[in-house]
Amino acid sequence: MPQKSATIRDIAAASGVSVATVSRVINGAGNVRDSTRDRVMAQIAALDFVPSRAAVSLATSRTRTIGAVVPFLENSIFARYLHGVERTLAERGYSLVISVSNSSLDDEARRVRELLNMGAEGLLLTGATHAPALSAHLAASDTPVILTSIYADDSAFPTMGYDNAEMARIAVAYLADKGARQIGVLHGPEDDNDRTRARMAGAESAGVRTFVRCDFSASGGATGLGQLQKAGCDAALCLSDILALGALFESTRLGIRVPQDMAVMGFDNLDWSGASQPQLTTLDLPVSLMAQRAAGALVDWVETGARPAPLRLDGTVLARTSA
Amino acid sequence: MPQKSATIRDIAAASGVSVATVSRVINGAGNVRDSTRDRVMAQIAALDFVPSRAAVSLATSRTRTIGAVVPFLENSIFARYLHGVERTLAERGYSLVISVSNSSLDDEARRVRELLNMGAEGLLLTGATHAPALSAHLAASDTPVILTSIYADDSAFPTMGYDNAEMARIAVAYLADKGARQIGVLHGPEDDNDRTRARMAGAESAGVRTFVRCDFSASGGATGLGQLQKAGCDAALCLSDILALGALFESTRLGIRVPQDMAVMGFDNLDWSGASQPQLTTLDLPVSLMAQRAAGALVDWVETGARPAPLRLDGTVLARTSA
DNA sequence: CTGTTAGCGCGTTCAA
DNA sequence: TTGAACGCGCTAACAG
Repeated sequence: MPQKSATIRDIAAASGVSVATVSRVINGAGNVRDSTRDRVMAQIAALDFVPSRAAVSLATSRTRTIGAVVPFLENSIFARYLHGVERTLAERGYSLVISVSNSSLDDEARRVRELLNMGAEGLLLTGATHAPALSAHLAASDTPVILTSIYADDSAFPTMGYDNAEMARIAVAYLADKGARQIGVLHGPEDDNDRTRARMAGAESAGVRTFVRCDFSASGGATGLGQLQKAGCDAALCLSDILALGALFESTRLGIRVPQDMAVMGFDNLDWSGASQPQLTTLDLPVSLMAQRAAGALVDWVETGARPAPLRLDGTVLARTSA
Repeated sequence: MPQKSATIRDIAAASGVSVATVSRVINGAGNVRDSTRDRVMAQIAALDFVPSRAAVSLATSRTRTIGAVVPFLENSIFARYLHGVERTLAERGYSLVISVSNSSLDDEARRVRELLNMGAEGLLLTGATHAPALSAHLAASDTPVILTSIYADDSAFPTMGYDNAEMARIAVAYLADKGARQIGVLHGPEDDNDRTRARMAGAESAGVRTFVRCDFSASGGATGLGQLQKAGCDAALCLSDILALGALFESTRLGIRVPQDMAVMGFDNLDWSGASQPQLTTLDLPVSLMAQRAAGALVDWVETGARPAPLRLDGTVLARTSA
């Protein structure tokens, strides 16, 4: 049982050089004779040496750790997002520590503090709105922070995401083009959620007057659909596919034909949406791409110190049969 | 801009004691005079001091980091699981680093190596079957490892989960009790998935003879339902709610009445399953509880060195209307 | 091209 | 009850 793992000193001794030289080959410094390098590398392989993260961190004051905070994880698009982030960071040699804020800005602030305390070198947050104290803290700490799922060029930190208001306008336009006469918007709690607020504002600017707020869940969507119907709507724009799922189920329960009696449209293009009955027309958002770009940009920022420009990504209507 | 954060030395100087004393109060050692302790604590608060993780790690050779690898994240019960793990670990002062194996044992082995290299003190893996090289590596490294989502008392590492075969038997019995004459099982790829294999074996031991393998997705479930119908089944036991979701949609598409023509039952009790039409009868698994227990036990193991006993959790049929 | 040495921030004897 | 000093494993000058 190889208990204590080898240290840089063991490698140095085993290959007859100094620790400095071993450090050089580990870090790919150019000034090492090939033969020496080979000898050292052989020992590194033989002793299965891996530099201690803690020691490297202490010496360089770098942790190669990125923190990400998402509002929730279950049944959401954030799982796909985090998967993309994790892979991108791994490729760059960074680890990801995930925290969930339960859609609360106060919780988010706490999570960020935890992440910072544990040495996160960069942060990936959701949305552009945060607890005031957090924003101040972050601004003072000069930690690289990228805000995702939203695009806003006037934000305190670079944003990488979509223009949610515009996305909603596109969706409304699509529905209107399909002949909808009264479009109702179904949305989850907007209190600590500026993505939802932006989408609502976009829909309103596109003429929508009926807004129904419900729980962010399928059953919330089901309840909401009933209200939309009572309100006389002939189209339901669900600000998340999760809500659309409930709406779809509720309409079959109520015998409402989709899309004839009521068009149903979602947001996100969750995995199952192409298999629903009817197939869900939804606004497809490039979440994985966003994840990769944001993670990559954050690492660049951490390593070069150069703050990236915000990135605007576009979503498109994925026309299927529900609307 | 408070760039460099305070070190233990700053606190020592500010409170007129030695770093050793500060260290004692930080770590709650008893042998410190109250007045001294108060003075030090005041400075810690005043300077907003937080011990450097890297330094603590180096000095104690502990990282307070746990690694978890799950087969996938999207649209799965693992998101709920990880949420539970993350919260439990946070309460205990540990961080969680998540990795996704894409349901591949080879990928899993790679992810585990990454986690170990970065200093994970304990691991939470899914299932009892792993790449042989990984099992050997783990056994030799004497790192605490807990296997979840499965219960097996003969495993190399403690398992904390359910007896998947038994769960499947219970589900089959429920379906049979409801009058099903030919039950078909719908399952995803079982190659690198011993939970699925166990559930299949359980169903078989309970008399099921029809097994249909499909993609692990809603559309896979939809396709599978069609096959089950052609095979003459009057009940579909879906080994995951994701599959059941597709099955439900497909049955309404095909005009198959659920549960009259075909009973549909799932596994996991995903968030939306109570809102589906018809409401999904499913085998409810105590995932959050499992997450908390496993995470807590792992931390105990890391801290005390005492390997925990395996834990068997039970699932129950959540009878709704689809079966 | 290579070796010496001084830290990085903290825990931990060992004395006092 | 408190302090001085060493070491954890590695990087980064600085010499040579």
